[in-house]
Amino acid sequence: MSLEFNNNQYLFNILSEKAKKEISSKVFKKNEIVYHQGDEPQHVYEVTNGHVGLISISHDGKEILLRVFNKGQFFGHRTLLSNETYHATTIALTNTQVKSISRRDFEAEIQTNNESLLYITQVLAKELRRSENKFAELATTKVEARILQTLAFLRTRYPNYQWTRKEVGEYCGAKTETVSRILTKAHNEGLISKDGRKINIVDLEKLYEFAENLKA
Amino acid sequence: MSLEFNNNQYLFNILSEKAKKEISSKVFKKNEIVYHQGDEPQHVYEVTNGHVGLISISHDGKEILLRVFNKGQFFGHRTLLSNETYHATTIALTNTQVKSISRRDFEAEIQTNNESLLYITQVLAKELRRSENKFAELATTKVEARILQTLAFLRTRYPNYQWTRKEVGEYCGAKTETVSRILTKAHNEGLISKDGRKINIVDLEKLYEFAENLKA
DNA sequence: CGATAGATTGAGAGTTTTCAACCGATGTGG
DNA sequence: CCACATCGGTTGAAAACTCTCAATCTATCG
Repeated sequence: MSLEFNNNQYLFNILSEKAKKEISSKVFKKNEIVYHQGDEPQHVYEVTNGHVGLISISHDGKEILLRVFNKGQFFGHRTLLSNETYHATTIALTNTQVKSISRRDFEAEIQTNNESLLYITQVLAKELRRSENKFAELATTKVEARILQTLAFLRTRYPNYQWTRKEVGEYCGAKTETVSRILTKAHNEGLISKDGRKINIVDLEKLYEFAENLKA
Repeated sequence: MSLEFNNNQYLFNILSEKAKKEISSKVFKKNEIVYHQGDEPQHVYEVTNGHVGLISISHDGKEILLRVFNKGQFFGHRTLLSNETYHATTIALTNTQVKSISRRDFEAEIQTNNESLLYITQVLAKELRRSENKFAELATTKVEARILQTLAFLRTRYPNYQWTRKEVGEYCGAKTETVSRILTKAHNEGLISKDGRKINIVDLEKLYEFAENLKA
């Protein structure tokens, strides 16, 4: 396997035949929790359909949306690899179907199948980049730019999900009311249109550019 | 190799004999740059002695300290694994000696030596956790708690480095002046002592606890 | 149709930064 | 080894940003 890898391949498709036999399937209703922050990791999951959010919940109940997984993306891997308990909670954002393999089968897989492990590692490396970029943005950029950028990103990456103001805020470190205000402004600028709660991006390129200019 | 791994082992010690033959060594003076944000990755490095900072520099020059590497820690791996250009710049924080292997040798290594790859992956998984925790802290916690927590963390993890106010701030998303104010306050509370520019932690446990209580 | 969750808006408060001035430590060249 | 330049640190006052709180409105769903 070359280091050039297909971003869109599915982990569960490249597992060894042995591991594939152990895949099971499960369904979660919207708002159901897949696993809790602090739990011992038992499985690795891949989304068959729907959306799952990885959410960090602080001592006083503030929620931060760290990552989102949609069709074909896997989760739960980080914790198993680092031998820790889950550092955040995963919740089904929509009705969701997932496949999973057990901790034991996953560990056997990564110890015997270099190709699977390499793919997982490459995904981890990208997740780390994204996380560190998010951190740098949060530390250096004003809310308006963050919110518009996040809106554009989430819409590009998860086109079939209707994001709420709360979720957009939790993804980029902003309060719901602030997101609402910025959206109203963006609407007045003709960057987005609003159809009830639904947000439509008029021109994605323009939105990215607009957000970029706010930083200058 | 079990998933139970020794956090303190050195990557370059577990490389295959073939890769070990290709290790070369280099020295960087304080403030010298190892590689630049945007560059194509050419090597993976391991610190023999000294400290290296991974710094994200924004369009308008704001610097964020993403990670720090000291003796035995390796860097440059993330970018090679994700097939991207460097997302941040590495700078020697002190006079530093590093070992390195080339991109080609690294790629050969991870494709043939599952043990090395597994170790790298475990480190990546921990780096991701730390990064996401930092993000959640930045989004939900006030500066004072962040600064004191960061101070305690940096001092624990890199005991031989004398952190400046600027660096502490860049690590947790705060301005130098703010760090200075908080340090003065912490000094008055008897949490730290100051010897010129040097910061000494009087009681680490107490400092952690104090920072924790600020969140409640 | 009523209940509930999500969205909006305004006013005021709080936090952190910005800007500016000044101080103290450190290190280097004459 | 001193003089001085430089870098890092400190402090105050004001400004800027974002949040908080509260009231109100609008969708959506059973």
